[in-house]
Amino acid sequence: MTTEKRRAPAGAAVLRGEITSAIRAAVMQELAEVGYGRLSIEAVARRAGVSKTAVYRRWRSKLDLVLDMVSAVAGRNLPLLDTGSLLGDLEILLHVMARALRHRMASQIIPDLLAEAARNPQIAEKLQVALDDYQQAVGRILIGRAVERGELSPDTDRRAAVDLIVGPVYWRMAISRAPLEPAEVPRMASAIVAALRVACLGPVRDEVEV
Amino acid sequence: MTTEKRRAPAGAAVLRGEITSAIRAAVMQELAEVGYGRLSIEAVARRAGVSKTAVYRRWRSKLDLVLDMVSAVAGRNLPLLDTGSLLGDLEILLHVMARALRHRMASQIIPDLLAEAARNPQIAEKLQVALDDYQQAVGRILIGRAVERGELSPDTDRRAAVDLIVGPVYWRMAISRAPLEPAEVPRMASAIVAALRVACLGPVRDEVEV
DNA sequence: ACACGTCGGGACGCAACCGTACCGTCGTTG
DNA sequence: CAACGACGGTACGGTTGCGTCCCGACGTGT
Repeated sequence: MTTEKRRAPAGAAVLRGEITSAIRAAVMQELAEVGYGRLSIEAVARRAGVSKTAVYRRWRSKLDLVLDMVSAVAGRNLPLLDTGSLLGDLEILLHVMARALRHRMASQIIPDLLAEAARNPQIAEKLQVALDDYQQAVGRILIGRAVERGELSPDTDRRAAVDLIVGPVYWRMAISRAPLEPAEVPRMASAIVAALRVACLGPVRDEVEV
Repeated sequence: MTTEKRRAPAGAAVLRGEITSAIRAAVMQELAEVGYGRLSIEAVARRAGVSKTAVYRRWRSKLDLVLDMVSAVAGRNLPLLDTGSLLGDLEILLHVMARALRHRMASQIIPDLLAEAARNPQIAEKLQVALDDYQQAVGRILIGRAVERGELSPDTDRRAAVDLIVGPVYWRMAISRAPLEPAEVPRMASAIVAALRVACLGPVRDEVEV
C-alpha cells in the first residue's frame, strides 16, 4: 500500500487568497447588477479576471457560492451602544440601518436575495437564520434594555415590536427607495417609541382563555 | 398605388382573447416560480399551452410583457371604506394588505419585481408610479380623513406617515415571512395610531429657518 | 361562395452558459 | 536539487433560450 500518508499541499498547490477575494468581490458586484437569477459563473470569472476553473475549485456551484457569501456577510452582529434610553438606542439603530441601506450594494442585493429566498429553500434557510438573528438581536438589545429600564412592559411582544421598528426604515429605503434624511430619524424614532408603548399592552390573548 | 384602404382584420385574423389570458396567467405563475430574472418566453408559452409566436405577436419582448402585466395589476385602486375613525380605517387597510400578501402570488411576485426594479429603469419607472399611486392613496384617504376629523395635525408628513403604516405589515409578511394573525391587527393598528400622533409634530424643519 | 389576411404551430440559426477534461506551470518539501 | 501535486487557463460537448421565418388553417366580409 502506498497509502502511507499524503503530503500536505504545498508550493503552488495552494489556493491563492487574492484570487479568492477577487471572486468574492466580483460575485457581490454581479449580484448587485444582474441579481441571483441571472448570475452566471462565467460572468463572475470574467469580471474577476480569473478562469472559470478557479471558481469551480472553490465552490461546487452557484448556490454554494452565494450561500457562502451570505454566511460571511450575515455573520457580523450589530454593535449597539447603550445610550441610556429607548429613544436614543432607537435613533442609533435607525441611523445604522439607513447608512447600510444607502449603499447600492446592500439596497440591491438584500431585496434580491430575499425575493429569491421565497423560492429557493436553501437560500431561504440560510437567510432566515441570519434574519432571525438580526431580529432577535434587535429585540433582545433594544426591547430588553427598555424593559429593564421600565420604559416598556415586560409583556411586550418582541416580534411585533421588531416589525414596528424595522419595517418603516426598510420600506422607505429598500422599497419606496426614497432617501431618509438623517434629520428625519429623530422624529421617526419618537414615533416608534410611542407605538411601542401602546404595543406594550402585551401579546394578543384571544385563544388563551383557559 | 394599391394603398386604397386596408380592410379591417376579420375572421380568424384576430387575436383570440382566451389565448391572451392564458398567457397572462402563465406569466404570473412563471413569475412567481422563477422570478423575472429567469423568466423565459419559452417557458411561458409552454405553460400556457401555446406557441411562442403567439406570445411574440402580442408583446415585443419579455420586458414589454411584464410591464403590461404590472400596469394591469397595479391599475386597480384600493377601495377603503370610511369607518369614521383613523383606528378603524387603519384596521381595514391592514387586513386588506395582510390578506393580499398572504397569497403566494403576491408575496413572491411583488418583492421580486421590486428587486428587479432596482436595476431595470423601465420596470422601476412603471413600478414607482404604481407604488406612488398606492402610497398617495393611502396618504390621501387615511391621513386626509384623519386630519379632517381632527385626529391628526394638518402638518403631518404624508410620506413618513405612510412608512409607519405600511412598513410593519410588509416587513412581517413579505420579508420576515411570518404569518400575521388577524387577531394581531387591532394591536398593530393602535400602535400605529400612536406613532402617527407623534409624527404629527409635522415635517422636519431644520433647513427651513428663513 | 370566394378571397383575403392574420392566426397558431413548428423549425431554424445564433448566442450564452454550464460543468468537465486536459495541459503546462510553479513553489515547496524531502 | 529534483520530483510532487494542485494550481490557473483553454477547449469542448450539451443544453437552453432568443427572435425570426415559413407553413397550413380558418372565419369574416364582399
